Amino acid sequence: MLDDIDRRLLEILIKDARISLKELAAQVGLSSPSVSERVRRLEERGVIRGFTVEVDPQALGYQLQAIVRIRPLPGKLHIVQKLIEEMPEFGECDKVTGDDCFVARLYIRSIDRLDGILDRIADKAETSTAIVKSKPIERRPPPLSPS
Amino acid sequence: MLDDIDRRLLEILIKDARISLKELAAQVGLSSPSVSERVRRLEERGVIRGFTVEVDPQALGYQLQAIVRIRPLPGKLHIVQKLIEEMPEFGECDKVTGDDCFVARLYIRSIDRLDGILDRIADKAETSTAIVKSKPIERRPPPLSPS
DNA sequence: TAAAATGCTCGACGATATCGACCGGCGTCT
DNA sequence: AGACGCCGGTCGATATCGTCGAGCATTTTA
Repeated sequence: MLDDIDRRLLEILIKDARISLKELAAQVGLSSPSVSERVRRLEERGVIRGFTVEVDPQALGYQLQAIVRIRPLPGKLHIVQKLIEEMPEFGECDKVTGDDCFVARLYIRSIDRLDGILDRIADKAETSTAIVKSKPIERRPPPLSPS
Repeated sequence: MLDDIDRRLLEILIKDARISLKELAAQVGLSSPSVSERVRRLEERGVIRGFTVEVDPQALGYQLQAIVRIRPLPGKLHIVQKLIEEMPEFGECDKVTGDDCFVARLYIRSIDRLDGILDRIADKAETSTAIVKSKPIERRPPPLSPS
């Protein structure tokens, strides 16, 4: 599926997506047209979902992050989901199995804003909030090798 | 801190970081050297942490994701943290306040591999695992406006 | 075995990023 | 109030880069 060169290309691009094709080609020992074609096909196959910039929430003034588990009250599931989606402070939300229906990541500027944000769903769901103290693992992709 | 043009640059770059400076400049109504300089300064200030590719775990064969809450047994905290960090299937891990010490995202190829992976920490921590059924909110940055 | 498809290199051309020089507005200091 | 210096901008030239077409080797298929 993915050969050795594809994997190296991905690794390099994950670290720095702005690298030139020429440099990229040099690092894997191919010509730039070949590399260009390989990258194009990685996109086509959906392995590369897109090229993006990583924005640092802290630098934007969001000093805190919280992991919020959300359990909608009976009959409120859809309303709650819609509310969450429309609140831009949620940076990510997974719908999961188990008692907690949603697990979401919340960006907050300061601790005193937390209550105001959660109040908006407080009458439609039970929530458990855990403040993020540190990030032992920063976001990273799963292993590229077929294992 | 961030002016209107910076915000528009970020929005555009988040959607497609491979856009040419020329096109980027046209979209915000500046010359390309100005835009180049602005992007450089966004990096310098740490607002842009880097340029990267988004890799799709599904396309790599990881059909499932799980959110795992991990509570190390007394005295095992550091060992558990180290174990987690060294397991490449964990795509992200937050250390949080509350009973659950860690909340991590796990990429798995199929459901029958889940047990084998969690077994590696089973004797050092209690875990609660929730399988991700869908993603109401895909990863996104917090609002860029100062609010 | 022959034909076709795949994946590569090479060279040329058009597009692009970058660099230096220059300009204008704004805050500051005398 | 006026002059100075700085910040952020434009413009044009140059060097770099990506892309395209042609051609070649290897492997797969009929």
